[in-house]
Amino acid sequence: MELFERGYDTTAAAQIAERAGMSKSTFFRHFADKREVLFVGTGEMADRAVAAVAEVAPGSTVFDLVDAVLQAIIEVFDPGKRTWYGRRQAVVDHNPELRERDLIKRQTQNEAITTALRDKGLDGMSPDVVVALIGLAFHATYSRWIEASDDRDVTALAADVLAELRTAITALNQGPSANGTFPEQG
Amino acid sequence: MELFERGYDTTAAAQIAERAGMSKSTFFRHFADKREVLFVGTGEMADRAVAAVAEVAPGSTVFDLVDAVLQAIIEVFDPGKRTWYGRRQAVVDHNPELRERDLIKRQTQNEAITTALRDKGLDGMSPDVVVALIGLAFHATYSRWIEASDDRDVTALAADVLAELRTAITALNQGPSANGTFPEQG
DNA sequence: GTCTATACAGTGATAGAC
DNA sequence: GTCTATCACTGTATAGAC
Repeated sequence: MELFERGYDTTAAAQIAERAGMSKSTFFRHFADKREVLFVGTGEMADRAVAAVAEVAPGSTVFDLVDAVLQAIIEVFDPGKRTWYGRRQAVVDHNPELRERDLIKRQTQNEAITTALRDKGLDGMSPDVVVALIGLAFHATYSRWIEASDDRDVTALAADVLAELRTAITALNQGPSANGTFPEQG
Repeated sequence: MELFERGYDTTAAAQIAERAGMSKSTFFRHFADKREVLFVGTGEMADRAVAAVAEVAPGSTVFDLVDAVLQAIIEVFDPGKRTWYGRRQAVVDHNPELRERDLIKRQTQNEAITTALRDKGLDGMSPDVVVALIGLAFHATYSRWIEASDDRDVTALAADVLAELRTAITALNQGPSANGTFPEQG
């Protein structure tokens, strides 16, 4: 992370390898490409999200499911690493290549969740819509946690995300005279 | 596209340049990187989607908006290019680098739509949720068009997507005894 | 202003020695 | 499992031809 503060693309893979006490070759044996060094361990929260979907109780609503996913991921939110994740995210956000990698990781996660959903046999819902909502809530919770202060209650943070999602979905079904519409003022 | 049938990554940028009657240098003057040669012109449908959002009438619902977006993009569906788009998509889908680029294009489009939505000042809805739904409908319509047969009515195809979205959203708000839940059978 | 040739740094693959 | 060495390729930079 110190090396990347001078810029991701101006830091050669060989430099990273040297800093870690290994050769360039060994570096590429451990990481499929240079970008992966910033995404190792990313899968843990995604795995927990998939597990939460797989274990949802029969009769649960989608909101129950989103809640379960959020509970599962905040369990592994390590306050001691929060600042480090923030630095990592700043590096990723400022580099197009890394943003691409970030997106494909999320997409892969979404596909895993889709599979888990189909295995559960959800009834009367488009899997794509459900997965999109889960992904939104997942991402919102994670990014808010990163940006929050250390003393912010993580449980309340997840509850906020869930409540906002519920409000937004409810608004979608209301007519033009209520919320969920576009006002006169452009 | 003929060159890519032997594989995208086994096709050197120099080969593409030669086939197009130009030097490698000139190729990279026209395309920021090798991948971009498969994404030129991608922005047109995205631009139309953004324009449709910007022009939505006051009092419209989100479903009206999605409908407007779908109408805007199917206007540029050229039946003569449908097969070519299918070949292109097959190449993209089979290559991780290209899938990454595809995702970041969609993300960029979503950000443009988010900006357009905020300018309209939508009331009582989370922009993220609305944008996700628009993106889903957009993508579903495009990919179904590619996979459909030539004589398939494009308008009906867009109507299908809209109807399914409406059904899915409605199901989200119904309780555990109705649709929108997970059945006993796992 | 558009094109090209050339040189170059860096990535990532591969083969082989310890 | 780690290392060195070598290699094709990408993408940049430069300098120049038309």
